[in-house]
Amino acid sequence: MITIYDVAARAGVSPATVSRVFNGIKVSPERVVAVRLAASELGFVPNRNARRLRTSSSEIITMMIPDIENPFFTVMTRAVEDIARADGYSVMLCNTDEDPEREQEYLRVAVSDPVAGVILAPSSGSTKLDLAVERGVPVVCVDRHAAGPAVDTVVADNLMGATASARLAWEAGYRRVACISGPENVETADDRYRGWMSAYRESTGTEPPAELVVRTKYTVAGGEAATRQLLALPDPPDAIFAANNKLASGAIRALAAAGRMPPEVGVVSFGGLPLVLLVPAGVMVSHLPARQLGLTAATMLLERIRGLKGPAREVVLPVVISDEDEGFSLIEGHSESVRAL
Amino acid sequence: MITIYDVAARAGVSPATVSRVFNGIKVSPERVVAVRLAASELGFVPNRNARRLRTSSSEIITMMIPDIENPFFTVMTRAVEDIARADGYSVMLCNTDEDPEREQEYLRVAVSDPVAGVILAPSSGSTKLDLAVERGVPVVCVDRHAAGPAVDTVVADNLMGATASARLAWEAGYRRVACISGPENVETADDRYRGWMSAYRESTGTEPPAELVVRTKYTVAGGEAATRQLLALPDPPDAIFAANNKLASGAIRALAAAGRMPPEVGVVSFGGLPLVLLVPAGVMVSHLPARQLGLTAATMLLERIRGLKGPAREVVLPVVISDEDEGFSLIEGHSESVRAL
DNA sequence: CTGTTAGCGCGTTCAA
DNA sequence: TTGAACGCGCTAACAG
Repeated sequence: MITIYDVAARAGVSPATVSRVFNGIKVSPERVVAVRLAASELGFVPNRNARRLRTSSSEIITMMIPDIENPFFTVMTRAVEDIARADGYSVMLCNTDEDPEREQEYLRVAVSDPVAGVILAPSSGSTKLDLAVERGVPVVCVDRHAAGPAVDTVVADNLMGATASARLAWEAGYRRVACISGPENVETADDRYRGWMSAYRESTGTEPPAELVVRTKYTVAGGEAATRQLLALPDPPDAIFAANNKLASGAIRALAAAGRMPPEVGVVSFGGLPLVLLVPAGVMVSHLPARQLGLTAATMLLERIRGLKGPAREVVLPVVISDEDEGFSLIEGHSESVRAL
Repeated sequence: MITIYDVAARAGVSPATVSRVFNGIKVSPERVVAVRLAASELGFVPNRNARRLRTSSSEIITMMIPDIENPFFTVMTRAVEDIARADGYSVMLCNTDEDPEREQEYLRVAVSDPVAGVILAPSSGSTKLDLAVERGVPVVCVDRHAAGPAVDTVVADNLMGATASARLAWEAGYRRVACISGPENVETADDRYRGWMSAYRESTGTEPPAELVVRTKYTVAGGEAATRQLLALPDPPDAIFAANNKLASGAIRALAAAGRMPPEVGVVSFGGLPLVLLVPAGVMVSHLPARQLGLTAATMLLERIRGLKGPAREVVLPVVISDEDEGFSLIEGHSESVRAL
């Protein structure tokens, strides 16, 4: 491995001067040239580990998400990357797989690295951040809140959004609208479930019956199983409110398998489906501000990394309910929105 | 920051003993207890940078992909992560955005880190790997080949797969099948284009006309624009072979906008669409072995990291053409396939 | 089995 | 402006 000492020897200067050249510190022009020449002849590449150890700093932001295969989170990640890159940071992505243990382990790694900051979409409401907060590593939560010490958090307005989305089913003429939501103690799942309840009460004037609710993992398979269970009811629903895109996808697959495709049984998907080809009649889709969540979280994190002090901040982004499919414009060609922030 | 010296002092042992405890090296039981106690009382977390500097090793694998928002690559990434994690490695994901410059920059960072290894889906056929190869950082290419020094590579059989996929259109009764593929000099785009040509010749007995081919970026917008262009032809196609999932999605959107939805105009999507709700009649989808690509690449990389020498290896995975939608079983519950490797 | 010691490669004092 | 010297936190070599 080639070090600044090798370069220094070849350039006829001291190691300190080489270091200065590579850190943009004032050095006489002729020495700069000599150092650069020697470095490129030798193929010198600065060792980041040594640099990090010495300065105890890092240019890496750790992003932890519960499901790398869900477009919602990858769009969010892409947004974080766009903001971070503009400031010279790299983004290290970790997939917690909705597993609190795995999450803690990654957090431990991040803290012991130590990285410049962490953006975390907590796997559950009981995620502990003490490790990071104690060590002074800036953390921003996105999509969901964490337990423990208060940190900057940016979430979507799931309660309002879900209420408005679920309402679409009744407005479309469906009468008995069931709810499939994510696991208990997962904030988004709880909020969206409560949103459905509000819409139910408001639309029917009655209390939502427990049999119309299934809580399951945020997976396609979970959505399928839940739908089969609902269809087997003595008095089955004529529409399903699915709390995320994967559940909705599973619901529709199960309906197709049962020969009860939309619009016979309606489906509301709370969350967009990026590569979806055509949205069949009887399927209603509302779009989550995935990119905005990422942009905001990254911006807040960079502020903290730069030293911003003060109490934890909270941002709640609205969920736009519209027939417009804004999924693609959000995914591609988003340079303006980066600049806008 | 708390160091092994602090822990050593508190536990009444030497720093080396603390180090040994945290590295699983034989230490007397009572001292292990004392060290662990002191460490947890002090909230000690080992500093990985110091460790890496000392050992000049790292537990990080850099994964570089051209499009983080394409499920094809995230499924692949997930597979890499599963394999890497089982061996104690973390995966750092970098999004090159199909941009060679960005790719080179990330490569430079990876090499100067230095990471344990790199898995790269090259942005183009001219991607140079010299930087990494010279420094002895193991590299495996996946999905596409790179230029320059030969490295382990694992790809799908795009030529055969595309030929068989495009053939589906003629078999379904379509007569004039156009081709939308990715940029020139992107290997997958070239191979799939050639696959379509084979199928064309074979099915029609004539040479494919240039007007039926559009090469564009691998984006939804690219697919839309290309489709509009094809529809405007004096003698427009009655079906479209799209070389990847995003192009197919764009094609169908454009067809819908033009009021020529499938099955009026057929579409072949070379590559699966994970969260797709329902595949409309007239749309044919073939599934790429995304997960297998990732599993294989990760396995090969770990072998190299462990010191395997020998010439560069090449693996070509078959593309299965079937009506079965295996997308979801591949995405969820894949623990067996990890073990199988 | 354990402690002492010497660097890993770099950035940053302090003098000159 | 430049160079010499020190140490970031840790592990590996050696001696005991």
